[in-house]
Amino acid sequence: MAVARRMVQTRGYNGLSFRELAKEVGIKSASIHYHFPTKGDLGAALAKRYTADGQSYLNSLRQDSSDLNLWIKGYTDVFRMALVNDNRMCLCGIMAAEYDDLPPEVRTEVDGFTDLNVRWLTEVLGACRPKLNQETRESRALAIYAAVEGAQLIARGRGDISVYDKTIETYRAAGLIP
Amino acid sequence: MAVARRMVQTRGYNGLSFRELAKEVGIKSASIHYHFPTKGDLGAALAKRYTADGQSYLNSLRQDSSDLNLWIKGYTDVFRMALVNDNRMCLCGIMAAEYDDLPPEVRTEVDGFTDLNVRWLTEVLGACRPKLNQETRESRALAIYAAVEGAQLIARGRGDISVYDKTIETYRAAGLIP
DNA sequence: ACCTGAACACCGTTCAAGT
DNA sequence: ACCTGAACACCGTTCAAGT
Repeated sequence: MAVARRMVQTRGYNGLSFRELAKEVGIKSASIHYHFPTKGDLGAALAKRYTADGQSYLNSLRQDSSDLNLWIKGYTDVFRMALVNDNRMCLCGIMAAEYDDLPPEVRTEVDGFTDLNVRWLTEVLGACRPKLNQETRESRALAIYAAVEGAQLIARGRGDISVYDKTIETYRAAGLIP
Repeated sequence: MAVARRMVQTRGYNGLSFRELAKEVGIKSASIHYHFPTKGDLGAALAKRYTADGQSYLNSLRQDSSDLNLWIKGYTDVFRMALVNDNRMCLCGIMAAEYDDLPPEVRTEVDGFTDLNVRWLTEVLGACRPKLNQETRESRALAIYAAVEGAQLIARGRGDISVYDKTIETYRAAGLIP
């Protein structure tokens, strides 16, 4: 699954090949179908684990510190890290682009990742911007998530990490990100 | 090319199939290779024309009106339209997600589209925000482009146009978009 | 319980052959 | 100038067969 996740993060869901994956892990492609009957099953499992990993990372961020700025920095940094490590993308960001090709079970898990991000950001905004009402916070959370995914997408195309850094900084200067 | 562009906008570059495209336009897949020797040639031609169309649209926006707000609305609306028409994405946005799979000639054209957007937005910001220096304008332009692409990406996954509208409105309220 | 080889209908690509 | 059929090595998937 680690190998498959890396493949999807670089080449997308459509770019993931059972045969190539099999070669990499040293078995035959037919054997993978024993563990994941269809490509959709594998994709859904990848997105589910990815969301769970993200969940525990974001939770630990809030436990390890009470500095709100550090939470936000930890958030934008995890997207930054994917770019630094082999110019990869967020698994669910790249899958969102392929949404029309995704089997329903994969779509569900990709949506779950968006929900996680919006939920976490909404809670953090509750601490940063206590004056905003719940609905405004949720809209803001979704906007931040969308903007960060967009920054990652464009910076990856540019192959230039400084594009990501500059864009995030511009979001902050404009007041979108706390 | 119109059919191919629509296919890429919904399913991505990897989702574009010569055989399927051939069936749709009523010839054999081998015949397409006569006009576009490789898939990369077709992809590059699509992105090039897409950028040219975008160029003339954005130029006409500025000619038809002197209202700066209308320029920005015209800008965000063209991305909105893709979602409304069959939940499609910006051709170069979806291709950016597949960047690692793209042949070099396609990458070049995708980069050209980004350049067009940044150039146009930078000029518009020059009119809207004359106090900003050139470098700040360019960073802001890139950030706006990234944020709008991200909004489109996420809204498409949600299959809900109101998510796009709300996100754009949040960008505006936060001060990212003029 | 886990793996495999062989088959199926797909894919981009090539090329000799047709008009 | 434009199209085609047949071939090649790829793809996800299935399934009977192996341990």
